[in-house]
Amino acid sequence: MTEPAFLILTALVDAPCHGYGIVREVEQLSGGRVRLKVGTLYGVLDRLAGDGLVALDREEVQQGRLRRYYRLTDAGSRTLEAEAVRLADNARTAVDRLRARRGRPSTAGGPA
Amino acid sequence: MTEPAFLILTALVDAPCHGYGIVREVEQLSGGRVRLKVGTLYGVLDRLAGDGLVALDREEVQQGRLRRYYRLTDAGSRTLEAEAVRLADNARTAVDRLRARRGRPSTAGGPA
DNA sequence: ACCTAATATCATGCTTTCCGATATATGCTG
DNA sequence: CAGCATATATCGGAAAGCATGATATTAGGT
Repeated sequence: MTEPAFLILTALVDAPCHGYGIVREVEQLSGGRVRLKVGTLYGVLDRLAGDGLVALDREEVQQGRLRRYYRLTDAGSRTLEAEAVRLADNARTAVDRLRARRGRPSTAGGPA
Repeated sequence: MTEPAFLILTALVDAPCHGYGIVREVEQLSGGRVRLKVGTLYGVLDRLAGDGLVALDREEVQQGRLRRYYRLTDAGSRTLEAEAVRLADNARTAVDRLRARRGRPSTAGGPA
């Protein structure tokens, strides 16, 4: 799973949310690092819905603007959890190896 | 950064390695989950080399077969570390929210 | 009347990965 | 010797996913 998809699922864990709200939520929980373009958002959202990881929760009309709320499905919740484990595993593996490397950088400078 | 690229960098932390060896290393350190196709491998490797994250270490001819060894550059090492931090952050954020969600699944009292 | 903000949609292109086919040299088998 | 398997590297096309920019709508402000 790619990072935008992962963050969108994460954003929906707390509560159902509409598109624009998800963009803001993702920006927050990524520490301002990831600013989804709306075009990206709806494309990813459609794909996640097609995969059954999110579902349309409800639609509201607020001040004439349509708000379409999505929520995380149970499958989405399970998938997100599995992905989180995988990311954590990958990160830990890399960090462990990097730590062991200290004092032995690449070829030159280390033991020839 | 995508997962194949991340795992390839991780595989090169310990020691320089040639293409086929990287494929085996990635399979090991992903617990058999990720089996890179050689076509994928060399494409990613070229891109990483273009970005200065890996570099050609040396070439050996062993039993008539060319072996091209790549190593992690210092930039590659720093990039990998930053990526690992990012992955760990994302994973932790998701896990935290999922934990808080227990007992409050999606919208109405659970799957309709 | 015009411009901006909030919200959703659509079309196009780029990047990256996947997959299959090809090439080379050695060694094994018949 | 002919043919096949293995290890290794290369290339081309297809598919997936994201980025970007344009468009549409309604309300509110100037």
